[in-house]
Amino acid sequence: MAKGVTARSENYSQWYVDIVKKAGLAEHSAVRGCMVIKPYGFGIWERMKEELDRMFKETGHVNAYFPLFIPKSFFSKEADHVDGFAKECAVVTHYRLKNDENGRGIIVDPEARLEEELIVRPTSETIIWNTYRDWIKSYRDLPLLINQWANVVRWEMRTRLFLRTAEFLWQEGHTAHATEAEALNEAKRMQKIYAKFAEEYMAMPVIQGTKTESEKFAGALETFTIEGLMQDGKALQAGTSHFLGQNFAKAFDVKYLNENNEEELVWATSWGVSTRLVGGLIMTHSDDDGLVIPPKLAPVKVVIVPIPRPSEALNKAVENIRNTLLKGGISVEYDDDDKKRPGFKFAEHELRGIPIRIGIGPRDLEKNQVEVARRDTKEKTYVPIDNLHEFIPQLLEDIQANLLAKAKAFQAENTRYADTFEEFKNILKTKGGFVYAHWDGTPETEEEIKKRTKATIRCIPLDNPLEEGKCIFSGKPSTQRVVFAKAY
RNA sequence: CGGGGUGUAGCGUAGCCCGGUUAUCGCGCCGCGUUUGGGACGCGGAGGUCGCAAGUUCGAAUCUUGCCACCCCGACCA
Repeated sequence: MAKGVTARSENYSQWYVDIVKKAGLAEHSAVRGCMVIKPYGFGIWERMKEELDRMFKETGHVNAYFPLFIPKSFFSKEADHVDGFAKECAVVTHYRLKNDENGRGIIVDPEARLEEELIVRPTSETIIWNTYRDWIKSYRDLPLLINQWANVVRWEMRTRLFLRTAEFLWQEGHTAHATEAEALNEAKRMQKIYAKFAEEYMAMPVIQGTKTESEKFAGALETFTIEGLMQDGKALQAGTSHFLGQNFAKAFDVKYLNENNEEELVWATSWGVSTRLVGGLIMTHSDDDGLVIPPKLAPVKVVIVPIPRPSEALNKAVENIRNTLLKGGISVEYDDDDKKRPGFKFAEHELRGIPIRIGIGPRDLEKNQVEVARRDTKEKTYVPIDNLHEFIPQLLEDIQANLLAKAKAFQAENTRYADTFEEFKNILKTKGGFVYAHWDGTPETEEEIKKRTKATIRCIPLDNPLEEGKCIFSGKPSTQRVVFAKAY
């Protein structure tokens, strides 16, 4: 176990905090609930952004930017939306400071009160739809496929690094469509993209599904979600895509003229993933030795450690290896710090989760080989230097595949079926994980189950097989199983 | 936002109940030397508004009050 990292078996929450801090991903800031994302943590987020941004653009979306501040009156225009966010909004009331006449330093100038308060965006539907009203006049203006990368603020009571902070970074897509079917397809399409990203890049298998009435986004008709399963058996909502119907078009009077010169309301979607994904990444793969990052998202894929320390001969050999790998598009770091011993460096780079470590010393040089160690399994092999250009890319792929396979196996092992409430409670109490169970479809039952077990319905899975059954709680007839879990 | 806990150097801590010289120790950091294939060692050195603010006192890290932050458990939520 790495120094200073609590074992997962001992205290999972503390382990998580230890990993985030010791691996240099982020730290708490002087501001309540807000974190500082450090360069290495931001590097992971940047990798996620690069891939997601590419996927968005490949599907026809463009980036834009809307204001941080939203007039209070915009918020009240969509009833469900305001209800959903009212309790966690930061509000700007003044625009000026001044020196206190009693010499107590800087104070808010009471005379500089804003006529209308501004809300720091918790999400941007309102400001965006207020803008779309001016942009959309004709069916020729549709569809409008816009994404923005931004920060948002939700005044959370209880925060956790990456998983829930008062301010976080995300992307929010906001699209406008002529027809209901097209908007619905868009929302589903983005859910698929999120799922693909989670599996292919994060190596995090997810369940795709729809949210129940009580869990869906404030202002949406339908919320599509991807749900991952963390190592402690709790679910993580990793991304959501909303079919907003015409709610925001109605609230902001966004209409277009169709081909028959008839006025119609626009159909909308919105979808987002956030820096929470970094938390999900950590909790899916990492171990008691530190972070484990899937190669496709690792800011540094290979680290080279000179053994026992840098020398002219080693530096020269490393330079060649490095160039070879860089040519193949593989990011490489050479740890030529001569103050630290190799053992220390090994532990350090394992803590940082760098997928591959190459060790090279005089004995290797004689044989024209290096020692290659993979982070996921800790296996070490000796590889001829001349083979590295093929071996390393292949190994990176193997690691990526292995991490996904392991995570899939974990999810499968921790996915269970319950047919009685006793069984259900027992699984949640002793094992956690996803539990498929029959539910009568009412919010009341959902709420009661939540109260008694702390488990929520994560989603109604996509393409869910229909199956006659009885609700585990009420005993009423049910046509399908839904996925329950305790969640982050 | 409720209940419990914690806050002393970059990190981890002793001291706090029972107030009293110059605040303890380890890691890390700086210098020199010896080392170096899985978290090296010796010697020397630097580093502190004891979370912040008031109060009690001749005297506060220690007692009182308020505030802030973090952790755990609830309620709320991505």
